[in-house]
Amino acid sequence: MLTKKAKYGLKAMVHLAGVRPGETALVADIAASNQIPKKFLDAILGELRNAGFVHSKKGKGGGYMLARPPSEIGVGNIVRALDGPLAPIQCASKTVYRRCDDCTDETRCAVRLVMLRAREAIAEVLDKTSLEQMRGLGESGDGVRLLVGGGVVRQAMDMA
Amino acid sequence: MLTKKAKYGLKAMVHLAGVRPGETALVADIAASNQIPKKFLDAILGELRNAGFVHSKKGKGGGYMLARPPSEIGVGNIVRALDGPLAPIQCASKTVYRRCDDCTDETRCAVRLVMLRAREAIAEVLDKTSLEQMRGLGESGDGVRLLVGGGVVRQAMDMA
DNA sequence: ATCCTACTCTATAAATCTAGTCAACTTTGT
DNA sequence: ACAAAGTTGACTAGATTTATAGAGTAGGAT
Repeated sequence: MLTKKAKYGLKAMVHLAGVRPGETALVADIAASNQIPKKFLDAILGELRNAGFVHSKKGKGGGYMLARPPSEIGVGNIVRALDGPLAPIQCASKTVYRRCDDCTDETRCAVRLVMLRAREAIAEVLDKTSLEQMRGLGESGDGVRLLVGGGVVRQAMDMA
Repeated sequence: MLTKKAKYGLKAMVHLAGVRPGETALVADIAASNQIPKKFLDAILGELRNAGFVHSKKGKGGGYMLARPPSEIGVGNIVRALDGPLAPIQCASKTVYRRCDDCTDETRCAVRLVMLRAREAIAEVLDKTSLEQMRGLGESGDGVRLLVGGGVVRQAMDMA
């Protein structure tokens, strides 16, 4: 499960991808239009700044802006910066692999092997989607058809 | 990120899938051979029992056993029972959908739309793998080649 | 100088993870 | 029938992470 931190962070990044290049957005505005607790968003944007995803400017006319064009920012990397590895389990991570203390024989741990598959599937989606593409998803109207894996899935009606 | 509860639960289920049908396994044994804190495992197996995945028997010769053959138990459902929905975010869940309080227009929320894809990808892996298949993964020796999505991925070496 | 804005520090409430203690039940030996 | 031992089950408690709020500091624009 994604934490709220990552969720809010992604929303903020989408918001920033929507401002004209060279202009900034205020934390207060981002927070208000996305229903995010402002102080929490402060901290989140701070982390994203430290991770090099955004730049900040203080004082009047200040605010946040993306550090690179949204087409060059991968959704997966934003999530990694805020929530850590994509893998459901540390020992299945490729970027931040860490042996898990239980598990004597890693190469035969069934849980890890399944979670490696899951990690691969998640990364396939998140790492191949840029911030720009993600923002694009939200711009088409209702009844969107969303391509998922091999098949086509209809949105917004069949989810209860 | 999967919680330890789900991770331990899966390990326990794999263990149970390994005992001869009709026989039981002791919590203490499962805990010892999988390096799981016994008391925690007690609680986890309790939940799995309430969810109908396992049966328990008290007293001498007691213990736990699977409620159904491992080929009929989906890995995804075990995870759901312990950690809740597979979707990284509640509003992207199909089984336990719940509107998220932030987000005025769900059908256009870019974060949700991306996470729907991720959910689909995760479910594709976890719901199409039975407990029996998962157990099978851990039984081949080293240097296993694991089919993932479209491509082939080599294990155990390239993960630092 | 003063306003505006990002930034820092501290604190609180909830959830997760783990351990300890004791109660309830089931089989077995006498 | 009764006691004893083996086992799950329930209840409490502490440590750690997550999510949020408040008050105040620092830096830049006019």
